[in-house]
Amino acid sequence: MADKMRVRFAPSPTGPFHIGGARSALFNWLLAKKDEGCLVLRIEDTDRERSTKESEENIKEALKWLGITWDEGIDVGGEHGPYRQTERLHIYEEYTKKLLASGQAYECFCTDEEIEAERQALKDAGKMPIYQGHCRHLTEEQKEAYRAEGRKPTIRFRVPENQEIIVDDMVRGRVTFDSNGVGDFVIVKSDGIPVYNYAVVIDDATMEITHVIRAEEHLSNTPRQVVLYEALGLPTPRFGHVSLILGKDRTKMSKRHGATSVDQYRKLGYLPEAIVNFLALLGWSPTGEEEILSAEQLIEQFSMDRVAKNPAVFDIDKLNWINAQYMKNADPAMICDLAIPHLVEAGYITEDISAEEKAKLVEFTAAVQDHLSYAAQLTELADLYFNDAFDVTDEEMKEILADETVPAVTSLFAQKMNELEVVDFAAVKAIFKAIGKELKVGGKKVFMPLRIVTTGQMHGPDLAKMIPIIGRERILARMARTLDALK
RNA sequence: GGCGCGUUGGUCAAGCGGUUAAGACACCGCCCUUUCACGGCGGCUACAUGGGUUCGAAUCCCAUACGCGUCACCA
Repeated sequence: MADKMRVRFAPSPTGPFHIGGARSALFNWLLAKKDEGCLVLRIEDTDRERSTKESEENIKEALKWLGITWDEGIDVGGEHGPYRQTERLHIYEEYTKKLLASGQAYECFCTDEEIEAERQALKDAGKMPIYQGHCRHLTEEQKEAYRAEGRKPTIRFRVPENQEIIVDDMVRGRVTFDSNGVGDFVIVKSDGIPVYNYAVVIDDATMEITHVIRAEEHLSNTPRQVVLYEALGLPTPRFGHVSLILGKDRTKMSKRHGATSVDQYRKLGYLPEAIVNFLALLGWSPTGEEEILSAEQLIEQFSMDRVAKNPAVFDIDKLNWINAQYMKNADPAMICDLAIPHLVEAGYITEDISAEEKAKLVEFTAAVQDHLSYAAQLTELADLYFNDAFDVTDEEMKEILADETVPAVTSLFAQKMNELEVVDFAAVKAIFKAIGKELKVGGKKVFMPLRIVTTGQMHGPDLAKMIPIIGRERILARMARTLDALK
C-alpha cells in the first residue's frame, strides 16, 4: 500500500487506565513509529453513564508518562476530527439514514423484557441466543402503533444471511465466521447514541485507519464490524488481535491480581522505560537475546509477525527485575522523590522535610538503590536509616552477639571511630580491615556483630557505605544502646 | 450452550518438517566480595492427550481435554 500506515488507540474513559490498554497503545505506537506512520488517539465515550473526564485525563497522562505520543487526536487535533465519539454524532447519523433508506437497517420496538424473554427461551431450547428478527418487517402502521404506545425504537442492522465472514488477522491468520450466528444487532440505541460496534467502524473508516491493533476480546466482534464495512461501502482495515494479559490464576487481569492500572505502578515508583520494556515483552519477542531494550530499540525491532498468539500471564517478578535494571542507572534524587510519599505515609518523615534532611536521604538512596526493585521499596530499608531505637530480639542475632570476640570487636570499633577525622567510606572500610587484622578474627565475625549492633538487622547494604551516611554519633549511640540492652 | 481463539519448563518465550528443543525471570548451587548485596559461572525443569499425513512432526491435519474470549440499547 502506497499510503502510510495509520493506526489508532481508542480507549473508553470509564476507569483507571489499565495495563492491558497500555500494551495495546504501545503496540500501536511502536508500529506507527517503525513505519513512520500516524497514531490517532480517539476517545470512545458513547457510554455516557460510565465515561468521565477524569478517566480521559488519566489516560492522557499515563500515555504521556510512558512516552507514547500521538500524532492526531484529542488535544493535538488533525484533519479527521473531532476525536471524541460524542462529538461525532452527526457523522454517524448520516450513515444511519443511508442504512435505513436502503433497508439494511430497521427500527426495532422490542422492549428489554421482550428481548430478554426471547433470549432466555432460546437458551433453554439450547439454541443461539440471537435476535430473531421480530421487527424486521414492520409496516408503517405497526410502527405508528408502537410509537403511540410511547416506545422509542433502537436501530438494528440487518445481517446478511448465509455468508462466510472472513477476518484476515495479522496475528491469528484467517478466521472465518458464519453470518447466521451473528443475528441482527443494535447499531443505534433508543437515545440516538450509536453503539460501539457501529461507531468504531465509521470512525476507523473516516479516520482512514489502515491497521486496527487491539485486544483479543474484540475478535468475536469483528465479524459484525466487517459486515458493516461492507454495507457502508467503506474500506475494511487490516486487523491484528493481540492476546490478553492474564493474572497469576490465568484469568483476565483484574483488581484481585493486585495493581492493574498504569497509575498504580507509577505511584509505586516504577520507571516508565521499564514498564514499556516489560509490556513490549508481553506478547512480543525480540529476535536477539537481549531483553533490556530502549524505546528506540523496540521501535527498530518491533514487528507484528513476532506477536504471540497465546495469552500471557503478568509476571511481577520479571517486571521487578526489569525495573531494577533501569533503577541502577537512575538518578538517586529522582528515586528519592518517588519514594518520599511512601516514606511520609509510613511515618518516617513529614512532607516539609528540610533540604538538609533531603540531601541525606538522597545519599541513603544512592547507597541502596541497587537493592531496589521499585522506589516504594525504600520504605522497607528505611529502618536502617531512621530507626535508632530497634531491639535485638531475634535468637540468631543474639547468638552472634554472644560470641566471645564481640566485646573486643565492638570496643575497638568505637575507639577507632572516635579517632577518625573524616568518617567516609574508605575510612570505615579501613577500620573494618584493621579490626580483623588486630584481633585476628574473620570478616564474618567483624561484620555481622557490627551490622546487628548498628542496624538491628542481619542483611543489608554495604555497612561501610551506611555508617558515614547515618553518621558517627548515631552509629555509636545505637551500638551503646544495643550492647547495654543485652547485658 | 453456540461461535471464536489458544495450549513448548513455575512464568515470559524462540522454534515455521530433520535442532543436543534457544534465551530471560524465578528457584537451587558454586565463584567473587574478609559481611550483605551486585556481578560471574553452572544446574533444575517443557512440546496437553489421542489419532493420522510423512522416511522423519513441537512444527501439517483431525478429534478429545483444559483454559480464555464473545454472544448487551458496555466498550
